[in-house]
Amino acid sequence: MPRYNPAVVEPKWQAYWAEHRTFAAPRMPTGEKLYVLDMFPYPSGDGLHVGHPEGYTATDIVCRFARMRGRSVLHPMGWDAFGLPAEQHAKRTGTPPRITTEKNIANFRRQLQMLGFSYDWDRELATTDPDYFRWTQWIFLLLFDTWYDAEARRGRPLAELPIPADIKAAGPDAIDRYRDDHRLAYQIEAPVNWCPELGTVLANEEVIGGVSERGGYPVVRIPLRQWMLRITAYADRLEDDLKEVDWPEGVKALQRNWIGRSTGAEVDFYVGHPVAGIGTVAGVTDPGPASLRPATAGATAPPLTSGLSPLASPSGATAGLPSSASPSPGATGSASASSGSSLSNFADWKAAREKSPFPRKPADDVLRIYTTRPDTLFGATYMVIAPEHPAVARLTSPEQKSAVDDYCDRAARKSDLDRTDLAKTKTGVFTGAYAVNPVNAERIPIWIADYVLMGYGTGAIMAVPAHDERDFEFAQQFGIPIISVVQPPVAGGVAVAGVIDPGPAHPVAGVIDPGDIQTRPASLRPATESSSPPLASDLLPLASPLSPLACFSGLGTAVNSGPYNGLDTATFKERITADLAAAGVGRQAVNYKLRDWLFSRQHFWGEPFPILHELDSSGQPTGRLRALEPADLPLDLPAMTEFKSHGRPEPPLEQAPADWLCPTLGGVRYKRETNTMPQWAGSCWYYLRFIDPKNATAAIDPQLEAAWMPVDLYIGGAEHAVLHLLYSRFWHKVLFDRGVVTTSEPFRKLVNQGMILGEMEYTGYQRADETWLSAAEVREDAAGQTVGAAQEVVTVVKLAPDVVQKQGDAFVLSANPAIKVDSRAYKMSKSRGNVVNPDTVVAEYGADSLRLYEMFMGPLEATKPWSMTGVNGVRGFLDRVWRLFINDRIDERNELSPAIDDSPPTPDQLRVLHRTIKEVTHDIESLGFNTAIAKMMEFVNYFTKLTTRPRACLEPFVLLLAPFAPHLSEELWQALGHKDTLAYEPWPKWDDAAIRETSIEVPVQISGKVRSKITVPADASKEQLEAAARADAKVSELLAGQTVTKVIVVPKRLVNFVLK
RNA sequence: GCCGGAGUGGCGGAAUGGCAGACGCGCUGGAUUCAAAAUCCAGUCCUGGCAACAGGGUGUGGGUUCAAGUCCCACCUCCGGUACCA
Repeated sequence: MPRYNPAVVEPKWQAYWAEHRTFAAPRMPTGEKLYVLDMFPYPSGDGLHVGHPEGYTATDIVCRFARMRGRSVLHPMGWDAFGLPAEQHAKRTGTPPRITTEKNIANFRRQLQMLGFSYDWDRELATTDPDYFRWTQWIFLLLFDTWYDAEARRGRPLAELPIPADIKAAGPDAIDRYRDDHRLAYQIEAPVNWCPELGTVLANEEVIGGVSERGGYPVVRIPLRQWMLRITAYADRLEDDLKEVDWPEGVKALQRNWIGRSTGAEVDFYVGHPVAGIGTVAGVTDPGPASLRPATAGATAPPLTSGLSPLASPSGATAGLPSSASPSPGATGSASASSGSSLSNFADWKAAREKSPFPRKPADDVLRIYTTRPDTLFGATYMVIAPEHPAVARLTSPEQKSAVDDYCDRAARKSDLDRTDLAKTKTGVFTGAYAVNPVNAERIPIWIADYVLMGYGTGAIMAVPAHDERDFEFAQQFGIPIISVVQPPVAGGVAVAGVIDPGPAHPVAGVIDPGDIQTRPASLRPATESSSPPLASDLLPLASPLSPLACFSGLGTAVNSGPYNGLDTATFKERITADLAAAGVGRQAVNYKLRDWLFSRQHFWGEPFPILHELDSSGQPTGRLRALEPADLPLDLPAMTEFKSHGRPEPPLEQAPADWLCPTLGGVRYKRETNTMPQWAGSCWYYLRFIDPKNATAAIDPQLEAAWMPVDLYIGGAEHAVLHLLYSRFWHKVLFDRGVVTTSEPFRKLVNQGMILGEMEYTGYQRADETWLSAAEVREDAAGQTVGAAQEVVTVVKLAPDVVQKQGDAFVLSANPAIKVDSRAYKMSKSRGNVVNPDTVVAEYGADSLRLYEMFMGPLEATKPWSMTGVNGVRGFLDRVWRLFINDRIDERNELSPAIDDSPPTPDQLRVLHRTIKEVTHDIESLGFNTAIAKMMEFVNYFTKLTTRPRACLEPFVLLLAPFAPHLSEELWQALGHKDTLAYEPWPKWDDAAIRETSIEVPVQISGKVRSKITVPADASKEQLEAAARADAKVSELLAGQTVTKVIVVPKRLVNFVLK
């Protein structure tokens, strides 16, 4: 008998589709278009993972469904084929990366075709095709030729960049430099994450916790010439336009967070004028050693800064800021007799600033900081600059030079690993310099610490330990005073215990809302690397750094803030920002966590940059760049035979043959750029090329672009929530600004498929003597060993499901219920040995079963464990479908089951059919594939029981099933006597009239509990329903003698009698 | 710490505020078979009861409502991401 045999049916239809180019999309859409895209895979040597077909099946169902509904569907597939693994394979075996890549692509293509996805294979592309990366390089040139006009909020051609007069006057070289400074693609010499093991530099996001994301190798920071893309210019648009797209809120939140926009103020702190030659600051560095104690390392006495005075008399100034004419009387830095000059300088400076606007770039006499809490300016007790800050040398006093040099050296050498994992305690060093707080003329010490990052804001901060956790920790560590300037809100109308009187006294934040506060015994004050600010032992600290303190970083009411006292945080911020601006010492500022995109890699297997470096007669680079002409693209990789890493950060292409590496153009010798582009480059725009993959004269035809864009549905893994999606949005916006594309966003709707875990596992734990211990006692020790309560090493034992049972909310050994075991599913991994290979599944169950199971497991976006018996279950369903149609008593050919006839369907049968059509249709539209399949199962269960099955019901069912199990459906469609593929058959329509039931069963509740059920006409009115309910024997019995206070009747739903 | 997501039978999971557990897996019983596989039929949340039926039940504790898995408040647990961004 012919049983359902996918091994025969599936290849047959795959061949048919390929031969007939069934799924080739039209060049231009006819009618309504639908562009459905999968995140294309990196074709690894391991082949497809069962995680891949999850999203691919979902999009395939949507596409097949849409075709049957008459839409023009674009559904392409390609390969993100540049990448490190092929290059590492080349290093090991000498096989050129292109060979490895092609082999892997062939395998991936075979696997995808084996699953019957309806891709338009005519549009297949790989990022490694010269015909493709020609245009990747072209887009790079476009970025290179674009500057961002912040006022117009868009990228414009470099030719339109206005050149300031002074630059113009300085000559052509200055103009070139000015232009280079404004390109979206630019070069910098920057510390990068060099990974010796991988032989490459990694982007920040490729370094996780100080080791490489791939492989987990250590990473160190070294300076290197790099290409950067100015994505930060687009930060606000990338954030704003998230409003336009239909994406999961979680992904949008991740992107917003990554962009990390914050609003605050930049404020200049006066530091005085540099003294020629020495690099210290005359104005504010404590001058004479006479007033200093030697800054001995490990000093245990609380190091005090000078001049922190109570703010009892916050100057008579009526404006918020002390006027330059009358500096705050308490602010004269009384600790050091010689500091008067700094204040008079400060006064001059302030006076000058009041007359001129806030300078665009800070001069050397100030330290510019960025803060989101300008309302805490009065609480600033020190400053911190990053070790890489350009002002470090300038601010360091001779006494501190060796300590500072030492600290900065170490910071520079520190890998990210050192900065994260090991940096449990704050470190820092005093520069010897002081800055003057513009709001109260206080002199505060300037420190260097690596908790301030050069890459954010201005690389310098004012530290407000009372209201910032990090500053608080640092201040605790180094004994720096802590001044409270924000009173936490009172809880429930009553001041919380511990708040100090905000009167003239001070300061120390006492307390308060446990949520926002962190207390810390002052006793933990390790003597850390530092040299302390000079001591002024005759001064009493206002806030003893030794007393237990608290840090409050929330919003509240201003105290100790002169004229601003009593303001709430928000109002204060607004007002002081305006006041600072008026005084010429500050301005409102916006900052982003987002950094410019490090765009070069030291790989061979990536897109070469279409850039030439001009060489002088001695072969040295002149610093002038020359971009290749678009007509000269693609620039292909050179033929190379040697891929071995030379272990230096320079790229492998440095070893390229000379004729590639050093071309001569127009008599000038050049050296090619030897960095290559990162893997993200190719995936940044592939969705555009799919629309016009063979175009030899443009990246994409504008007409086609306008017709097909945007991508209507984009499905892929959540791991791309930030990088890939942010990078492609960035490129897309540049292409939009430059008129290449017509939409501001590339992907209208985005869905992340969930992760597929391995099979559920039960795990028990045994001691060396084979006695069991409970899972609750087991943990991992510092070395990653699994140990028991007594530190003994235990063995992990995989248990069969039949030796465990559920007890309460945990699983225990059936043989010994006192022993709890772990039960969970783990991420698939080679090391755990729980990887499921699609080839195996297809061989055993067929592609349709695999597809169906992937969809039936649960909601698309959920994380779910694999289950082979589950696959077997859906295979059982497909077997039943087969037998519903095919007479399995005949061997030779597919003959319809004798139960199928042309009899007119009964109303019941029609109801089942139409309900199924309606529900399956709705479920596909909402991507609820698991429930769609359940509805089809119900259909099959119903019709299997019938001995006569009207063809009029079964034929539409085949069409419903087709998007899910296309091979089987085509086979059945053919057996039903159709000649052509069903791929373009009209999707069945349902008739609500056929679904409508004449009578329905409605529950009757008494005080909310179901007590009976009544059968009533489907369209029964409220009154009829209530009457029918009262008439019910059981209900009337229960209602007898009771007082009904309320009757709720919901037509078609229920009747509820509420008793007293 | 922070940001997401999720907690419902033995398992995967269903439920526009309106009969909790659709559908599937597994399990139990039956039919078929010499036997098995396959297939078909029936049952399967828990407790009590022969049964009809009664009571309980969606992570925990409160609340709103005639009615809560679903809405609100507080918390617990797990999974994923992220981390000195001033």
